Amino acid sequence: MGLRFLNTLRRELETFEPLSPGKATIYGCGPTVYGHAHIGNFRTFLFYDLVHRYLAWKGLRVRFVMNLTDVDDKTIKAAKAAGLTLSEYTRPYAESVIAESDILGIRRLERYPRATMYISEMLWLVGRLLERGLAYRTEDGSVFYDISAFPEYGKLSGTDLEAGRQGERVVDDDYGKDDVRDFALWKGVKPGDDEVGAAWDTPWGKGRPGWHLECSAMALSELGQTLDLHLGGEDLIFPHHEDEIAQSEGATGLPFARFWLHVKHLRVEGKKMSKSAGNFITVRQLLEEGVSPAAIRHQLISAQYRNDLNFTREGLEGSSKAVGRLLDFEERLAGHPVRPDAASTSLPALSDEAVASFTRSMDDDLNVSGGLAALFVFLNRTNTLLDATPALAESERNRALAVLASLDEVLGLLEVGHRARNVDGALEEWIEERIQARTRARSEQDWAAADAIRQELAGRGIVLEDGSAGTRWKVSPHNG
RNA sequence: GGCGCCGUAGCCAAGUGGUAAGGCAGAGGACUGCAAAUCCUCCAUCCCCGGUUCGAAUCCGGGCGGCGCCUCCA
Repeated sequence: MGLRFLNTLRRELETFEPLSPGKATIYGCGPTVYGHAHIGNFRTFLFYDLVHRYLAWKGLRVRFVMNLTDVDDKTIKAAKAAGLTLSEYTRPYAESVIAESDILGIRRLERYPRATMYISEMLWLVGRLLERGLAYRTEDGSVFYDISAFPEYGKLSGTDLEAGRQGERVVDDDYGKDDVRDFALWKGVKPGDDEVGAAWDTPWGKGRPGWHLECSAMALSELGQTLDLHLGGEDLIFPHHEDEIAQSEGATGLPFARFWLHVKHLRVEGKKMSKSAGNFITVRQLLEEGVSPAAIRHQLISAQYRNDLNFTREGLEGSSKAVGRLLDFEERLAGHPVRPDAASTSLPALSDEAVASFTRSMDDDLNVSGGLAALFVFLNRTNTLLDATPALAESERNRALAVLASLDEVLGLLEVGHRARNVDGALEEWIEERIQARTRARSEQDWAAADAIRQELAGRGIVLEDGSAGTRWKVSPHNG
């Protein structure tokens, strides 16, 4: 299908073909729901969305699952502090991730499994790994993975275990691990865990799952033993994904994921985002400030996922303008006059070229910058053509509109932008009435009255555009 | 210390051997009652030095600068 991804597993571009023709399975590591998701999280989720949409656009039936981690050190600690149970504490955040995803136009997924719902699958995995001699129990009721028993450990991250362990005599008093690099599959119960509902009975004592185990259990049970794609942030390559591989392949004996894609961390105003740097931004905050969802979406998808992306306020303004232009373009094209006897134009060629150029870029490891460029080249050339063409053949116009809609099935910018431009019926009636009044005033050359109405509408966030075909209106971008 | 990334116009960002996409901002012009939208023109030789090559932003070497991961942070 011509689509290539940089597979972290081999660090080179590989042509993507799903294991089962026509169908793709994807697992994306989701957030830990202990607070509101930040824009960095959403760069990642929007990247997931792009993978999801693009594969669907290419004609694949995609089964995409993203987990929500609701039991780990952070959620337990926060729940304890709040005096709530784990589920009481995490539910609002789990809901807000999905609500904000909706607002940003991220397609709903097949499932959003939550770790606490997969305890039995995890126990099965742990049992299996113990059986196969890949794990061992410790005195405190924990179970650790013995990475020395999994020779392929390190293949994803390129970690050379032997080199790192030269002369190392490890004694870890806290956990009693045989080797510092061994990781917890299951953790023995700690004081307070039970009160927040973070302890489960198991054959090896009461306890709760290790973080890495959660993803393996959810991915295997939701998507089968070998996934087509496994996605995550760059920070997860080691140890999280390395550990997932060890667990999953150790248990099944089969390749866990065929392609691993990792998205680079977002920067904010040129710096790493962190609470201490004071540049920690949540999507929730931006939305409360009135920033348009389409602008957020545009900026967060504007760079290819493996490259730096610098999130800036200035850039957000630019994104807002860019999306507004796209919306204006669509309206203009849709409203352009058609005539049965219109001469043919180069519009079909421009339409074809847009799709071809877009596909070429996106096939190249999801080069969204190139994809957006293809779209804007199409916009510019088509506008030029419309300026010079009083009326189009309907088929040509519709085809161009279909191309625009098609590209947006992947980008989702018009989709999200439309929402901000919709107004309710009552307001729309009022707007139409005012426009008619203004048109009368204009026909009488009563410019003062006409301008007064323009101002009146502007006060409600409505912008008017006088054209040869009459007056059109739209919701001001600054109100969107 | 280990692994890796990046350095392209005021800002964001494509391009990885044949003489610089796109977005935003800026300047000038067209159109326009005003405005909006739109169009046209202009605005970079790609951090520095050396090398390979007929030819390099693009490959190699060396600098300088910025950044990420390696701490259950996407």
